[in-house]
Amino acid sequence: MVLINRKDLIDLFHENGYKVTPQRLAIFECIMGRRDHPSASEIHSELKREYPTISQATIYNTLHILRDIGAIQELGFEDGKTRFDPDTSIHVNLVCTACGKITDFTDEDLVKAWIGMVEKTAKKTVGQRLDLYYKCTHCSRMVSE
Amino acid sequence: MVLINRKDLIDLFHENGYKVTPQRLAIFECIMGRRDHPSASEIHSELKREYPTISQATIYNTLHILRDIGAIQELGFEDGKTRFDPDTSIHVNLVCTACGKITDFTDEDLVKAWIGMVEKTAKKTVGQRLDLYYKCTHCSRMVSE
DNA sequence: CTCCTTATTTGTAATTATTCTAAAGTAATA
DNA sequence: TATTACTTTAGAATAATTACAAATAAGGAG
Ligand SMILES: [Mn+2]
Ligand SMILES: [Mn+2]
Ligand SMILES: [Zn+2]
Ligand SMILES: [Zn+2]
Repeated sequence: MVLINRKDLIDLFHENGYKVTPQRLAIFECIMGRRDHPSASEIHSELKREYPTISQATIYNTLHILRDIGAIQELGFEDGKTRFDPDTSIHVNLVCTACGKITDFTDEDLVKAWIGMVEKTAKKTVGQRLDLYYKCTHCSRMVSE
Repeated sequence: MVLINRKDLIDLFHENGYKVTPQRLAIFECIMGRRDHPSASEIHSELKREYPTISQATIYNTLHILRDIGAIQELGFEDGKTRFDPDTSIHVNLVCTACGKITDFTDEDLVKAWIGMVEKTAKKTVGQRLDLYYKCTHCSRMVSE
């Protein structure tokens, strides 16, 4: 699921008993606006331009709320950072193992197979994560030079 | 790919120019022996029984070597810990979001669809991660009680 | 088998992403 | 507009991981 407009997000905050603040809207729109699954510190850096006093605590609080209400997905990585994805539907994250760049990819046949697999496990799923690790063209060039 | 016997691992160390030490073998066999994708600190706790002076630095050094030579896969999680999987093949990790328990699941149709999807991306993959998040029966009981 | 060289292990300190705390600020309601 | 509870903020605390240098031991040569 991907929230498209601000009103849906505001409704989602209200439905869950959260107040709407400029920081909360800006944090979500930052994640939505970039297509690269940013980390908390990347979000903080970007938003300090518009909100010079915004604190890390607000970034983390908001990210956890957004995750809890289902607006984003949190992805832990081996470097100890977690990154945030505004698309919570079944899709593949193409992750460059050299530079960390992430792009999304969707494949209908894979989605069908995934849903079939979930049925076989007979488990009530609450989410999923499908990563494909590779070296992006930029990083592939690096090594050969 | 799953390494089954100690000899294969020793060969893999030698092929990659690493010395074979009791600690290195024990760490790998600890991960292989349990089926739950342990964290570094869980491995450390377990091995301190057999090697009372084994240090965290050795655990981390060895885990990174095992990952680099392809004997295990490292899985970062949102709680900041990373966990280690001795199965590097295409398979699904069933992850309980309440207690963190992980079990493996394999589905041939899904594997085929995954391979088909990789071909469509036209990328040379270096690995993958497929997680299904759910609540295990034990943790489901907790909330209803 | 013994010696030597060098990689490995160890204990500890340093780093860093994340979480906690409490004071100050503000959204929502009437 | 006044009230109140929720939110934001700055900074301190926490915890997983990494860095470091001294002690140890694997593996090869003799
Ligand atoms: Mn994504
Ligand atoms: Mn697994
Ligand atoms: Zn790259
Ligand atoms: Zn559980």
